[in-house]
Amino acid sequence: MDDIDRELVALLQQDATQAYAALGKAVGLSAGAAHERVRKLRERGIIRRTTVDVDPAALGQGVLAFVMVESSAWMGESGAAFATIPEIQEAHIIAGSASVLVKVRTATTVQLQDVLRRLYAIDGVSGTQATVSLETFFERPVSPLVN
Amino acid sequence: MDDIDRELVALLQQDATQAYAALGKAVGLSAGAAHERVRKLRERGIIRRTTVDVDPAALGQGVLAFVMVESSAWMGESGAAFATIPEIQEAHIIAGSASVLVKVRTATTVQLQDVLRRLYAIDGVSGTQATVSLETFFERPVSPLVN
DNA sequence: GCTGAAAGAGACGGCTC
DNA sequence: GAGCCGTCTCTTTCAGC
Repeated sequence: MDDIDRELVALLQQDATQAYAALGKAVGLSAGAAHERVRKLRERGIIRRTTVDVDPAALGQGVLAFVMVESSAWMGESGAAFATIPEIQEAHIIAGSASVLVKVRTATTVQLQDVLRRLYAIDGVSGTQATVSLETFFERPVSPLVN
Repeated sequence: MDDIDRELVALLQQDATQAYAALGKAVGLSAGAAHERVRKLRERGIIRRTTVDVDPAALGQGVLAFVMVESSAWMGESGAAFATIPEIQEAHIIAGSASVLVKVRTATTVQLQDVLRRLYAIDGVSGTQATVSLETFFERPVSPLVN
């Protein structure tokens, strides 16, 4: 994992459809060498997968909310329970008063309410506190070049 | 945007490297027809870009935190200011006591502290409240199939 | 939306440093 | 171990239908 690898990752984050020849040129390598490095990055799990970035609004999911989930018990093994709710995009155990923070996308606030209802159905959940996003400034990939 | 389009988006989210022939087969279309639909999805901006999903820990960014940023003024035009901090992965205007919620990734908590310092340097920022994630259950793409 | 042919990209081997 | 350069295969792309 050297600087060239980091550059390759950054380039692929911007556009994963570009040819290895172009990638190689950008980092000063041949197409084959660039290909080899990217293959190893995938193999090592640094690049988890190649995916597409989708506009949530276009899928009719214009409402974004962050929900603090309070619990009366240790939630460390409850990941699967949260995963069964498809509207939940992320779930994290957090340090602080609430115990789990989830990121939720729905079409309407009525559907958001329904997600909250399903959250309460999870064992140990004792409360929720939803914060609705009014506008998203940006959402971007992790920057590999901060170091 | 019909059911086939939604299926195509879901398939591409799982693996954007697969061939159009395979995509077409999965949804009952020829390779050419599948390609045409995906092209239009990109053209319409429903698919924003093709990117790679990177393991943040592998990039040495093992610390994840959500920071509520309180402000003494309207922050509606401050998106660019937040964008200049590369450790900030997302920034949203929220309804609630704080006015902006940001998602931050750093290598260490010391660097997280430095991000907070840079947040305070933004015009109008009057306070921050950071919540550190202890464990991430999951982070996944928006589900196109919830409707 | 399908089919067929041309152009291009990716995968794999051997080879060198 | 990393990079380079062949070749072969598969995919993409664009035409006409």
